[in-house]
Amino acid sequence: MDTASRPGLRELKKQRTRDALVRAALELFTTQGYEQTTVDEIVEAVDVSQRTFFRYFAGKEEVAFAVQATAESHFVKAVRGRPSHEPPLEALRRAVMASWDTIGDAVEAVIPLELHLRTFQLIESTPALLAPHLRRQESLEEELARVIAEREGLDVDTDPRPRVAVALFGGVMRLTSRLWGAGEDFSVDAMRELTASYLDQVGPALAENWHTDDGRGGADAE
Amino acid sequence: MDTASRPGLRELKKQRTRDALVRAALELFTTQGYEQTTVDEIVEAVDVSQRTFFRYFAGKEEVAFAVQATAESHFVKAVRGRPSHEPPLEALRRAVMASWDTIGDAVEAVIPLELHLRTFQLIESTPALLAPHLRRQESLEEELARVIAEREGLDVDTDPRPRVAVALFGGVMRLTSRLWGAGEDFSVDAMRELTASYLDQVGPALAENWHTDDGRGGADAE
DNA sequence: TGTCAACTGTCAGTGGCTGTCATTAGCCTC
DNA sequence: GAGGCTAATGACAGCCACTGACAGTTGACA
Repeated sequence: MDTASRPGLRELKKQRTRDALVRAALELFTTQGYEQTTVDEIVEAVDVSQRTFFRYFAGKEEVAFAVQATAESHFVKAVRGRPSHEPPLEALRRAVMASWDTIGDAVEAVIPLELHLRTFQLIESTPALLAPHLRRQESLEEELARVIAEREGLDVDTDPRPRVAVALFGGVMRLTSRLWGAGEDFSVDAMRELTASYLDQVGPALAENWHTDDGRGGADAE
Repeated sequence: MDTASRPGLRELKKQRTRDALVRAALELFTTQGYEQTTVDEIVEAVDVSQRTFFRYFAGKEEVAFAVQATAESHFVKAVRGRPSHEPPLEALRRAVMASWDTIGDAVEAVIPLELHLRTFQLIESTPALLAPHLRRQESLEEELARVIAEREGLDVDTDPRPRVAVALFGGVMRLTSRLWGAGEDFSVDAMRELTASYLDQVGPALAENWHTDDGRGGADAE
């Protein structure tokens, strides 16, 4: 019986150790800062050797992105689930909004949502974390471009539009993340509103002449 | 007489040491790889102590971006020099193209253009360098947003359009850089063509329905 | 020419990270 | 349920990026 996938005590302990390391690390990072936290402190809190830590995570920074990875695949899944009649950019927009609505379900198995939001804010405000974060975003964009191309039945290496569309979208997402991290309201609602209002500004920003002043309003910055 | 700014022997030696470190580092990085090169190797080639290296550069990665910084401010200068009647995105586009045309003048005081291009390619293909590169690009975008806002007589913290326009532009720039680095033609010409053709795709990518197939052509990827 | 300040070298030490090897502990078979 | 197999861990040594402290050297300038 249950030939499918039996956890097994070994697997369970591994998962437990990994989650404990993530929780301890994020708690330490968000309270005393990323660079002020040593790997020794993290492993001491979980009571494992330093060597074990580096068997679970390739480096100190990787543990900071463990939950981010969950959130990202949550978002990609949302994009995949969009009805195919939606134009690409509308699908992307609705997917972000939807995945922010349900982010708790995807994350709270490991850490409370509140800690995840604090971690996000930490990443945005810590150069040593922001850098790898942006690199991760770039590979996420490549994945998204392939999803979009598939949706539209196009070859991502022949037709430039999927990658360009995702690049435009990604540019605005990074902007909103930055402004969210630099602001004062670290709630999911603030993120949603910022996202929506800045995506509304894509058209106006592309206009030839900004001085006609059309299409403004709705986006309040900082 | 010449009260303005007299180099002085001290300044001269400093500049000499710094340039020598940059040249040695980039040469080593591009021939044997960034992570395969130790700081000890660099300082040995220039015959200074390791401590001196870290007095000139905050870290091993900073030396890799020394020339990039020159190229970036060259580009910002080009944007500032654009006639004010050009729409924002056209100004940005013409500024990139122009600064690629004259990049040699800005760079060859320190290293041959060819080494700079090899370095650029190295950055794009080395995760440990790509990450800080993207972070640098983000702060460059903030600077550009302020320049654009000034051009248009707007407040960058009130009107979202300058930042959105720069984010869109920056998204496409990162895309073209990535494709250039992943391609096979590492020439300036290849960069120029890639840039032009992908900027042409912004309109088409924003179109509601891609299947009408309008506005395509001109951009050949990979 | 002598004094000051800037620049540099040496040394010791910390922290992130890796290879190696012995030990422990879940798993599976008889 | 005793044994062997192997994954997981711990302990230790060592590399490399980076820093603080202190001493030595060398332009700058009176």
